[in-house]
Amino acid sequence: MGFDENISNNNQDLGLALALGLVHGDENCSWQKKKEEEEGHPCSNGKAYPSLTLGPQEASESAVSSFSNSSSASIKRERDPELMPYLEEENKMNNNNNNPWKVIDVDVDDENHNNCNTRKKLRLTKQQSALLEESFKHHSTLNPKQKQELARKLNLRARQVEVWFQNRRARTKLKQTEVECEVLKKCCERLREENKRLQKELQHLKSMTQTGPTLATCPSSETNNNSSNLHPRFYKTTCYPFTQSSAAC
DNA sequence: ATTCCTTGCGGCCTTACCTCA
DNA sequence: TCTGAGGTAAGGCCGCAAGGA
Repeated sequence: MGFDENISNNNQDLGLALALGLVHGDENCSWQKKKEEEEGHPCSNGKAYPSLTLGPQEASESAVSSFSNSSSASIKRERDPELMPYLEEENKMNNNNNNPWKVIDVDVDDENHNNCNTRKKLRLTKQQSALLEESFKHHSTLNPKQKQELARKLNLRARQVEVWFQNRRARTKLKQTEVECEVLKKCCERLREENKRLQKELQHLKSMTQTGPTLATCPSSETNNNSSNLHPRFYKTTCYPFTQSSAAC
């Protein structure tokens, strides 16, 4: 199945979801424009709908990932028992009768589409994710033109592309932080070991100082008559092999 | 030249939905 | 069938920079 075909099929399922008013497919929904978010949108009535139960296939592949900002309007009639109470309530609120059939002209460009206040989880298709990922490899941020172009290719809204890149950057940073954390942990462990070793060495040196020069006689001093004039500590510091160890750090 | 306001964008944190074990 | 954990799209807030008045 080709990319376009896939998107096309996705949009069919999407149509159903949109028809039920469960999907953000509206370019003009309240979350879309900041101004509308602040001032409120005519479609917002503060009521949430229950989740639409989708099969794994629909949910993961089609669900809602590919709603288009340029798709044509379609009309669907659906009746879901789970939705009945909500639909009835909404009909009442809209001064409609209790007709259980929810009929919505599904047009993602329809500004008056009135079921956009539900936050529906979107799933990008594998193809969409792959293309986004590929694009991210080339540049982790997008200029407006690139964003628009990518959105057009993917049949997504520019905002969705933007959000994907934001989240992707966040994931990258998180991963990077985890890697750095691991490196620091290892570094910390090494330093701890080194510290232990140096403590031991220090203790050894101290004990040698206490026992006096006889135990630490430098071999060369035995054959060198002048060496007897040297302080015992000198022997230790010059002959003791550990003294160079810490320099390796 | 400076200040203030608006707008747009990215970062960050959080929320909510969805999938899966 | 239920549930908790994990993944992730999206919401919300903040800071910053650019541009205009």
